[in-house]
Amino acid sequence: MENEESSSSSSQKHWIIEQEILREKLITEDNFTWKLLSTEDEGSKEKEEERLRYIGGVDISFSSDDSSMACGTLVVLDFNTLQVVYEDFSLVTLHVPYVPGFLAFREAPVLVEILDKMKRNGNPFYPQLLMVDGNGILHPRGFGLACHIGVVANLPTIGIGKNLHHIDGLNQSRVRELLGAKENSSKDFINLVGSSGHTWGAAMRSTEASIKPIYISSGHRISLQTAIKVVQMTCKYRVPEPVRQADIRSRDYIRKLEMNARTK
DNA sequence: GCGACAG
DNA sequence: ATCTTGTCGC
Repeated sequence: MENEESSSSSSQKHWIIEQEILREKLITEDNFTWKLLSTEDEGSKEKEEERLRYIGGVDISFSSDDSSMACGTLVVLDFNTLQVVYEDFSLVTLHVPYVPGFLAFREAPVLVEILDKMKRNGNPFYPQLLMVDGNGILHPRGFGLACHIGVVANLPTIGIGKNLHHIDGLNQSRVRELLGAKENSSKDFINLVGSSGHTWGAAMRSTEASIKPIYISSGHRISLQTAIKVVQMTCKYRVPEPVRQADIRSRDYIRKLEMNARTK
């Protein structure tokens, strides 16, 4: 006989195996052809095509009427101006529940499909780097949503968490303690070193006004050091623009949908 | 045993 | 994730 508990634990075992298989392809060092254009390099003769120009952001929002109805969203921003140059939405019904540590099995399929569609169409704005609303290697098994999407789509990704996933002895009170001791300058960060001594990512106070930090970690094909630089360069508010715009527009899409549903 | 636990 | 308005302050 199979009760709820045994079936759920067996699917979790299956998920763990899939994460381990995909993790063999994970790259946590810089692995891309473009370069970041820092402020001092503005006058450089770096060739346009060698620079990071298009940076994507993905997020999912849910309907309050029907909690299984979700809107997957992809936005692409011009890295220099931080203006949105592309957006796409996909309305889907999700049957996979949210289980801490297995977010990718709920959210990755929709997001990867939107990316695939853009690539198939040969869209010139296809992102060179993607920011994901969720963690990268800051994860119980070192393979969060950002890693999952990065490996499956073979794209450099950065994980952005708005809350800390408690792993390896890491907790928010310790983070606050470290950030507090580290001066109150905005966009300053601390490395998240767990009890094991491993560095999982970084916590950053992205805005002077925000006491609540964001959590940055490598997704795929990018180092933590570079990921932090990119996040610092794209933070107008607490959450970096690519993820923030995906979040705002995704919510907007759902809101308008529910607005129409009321009319009918 | 109890609590914690990305979105 | 989502339910939810105004409000105090830089």
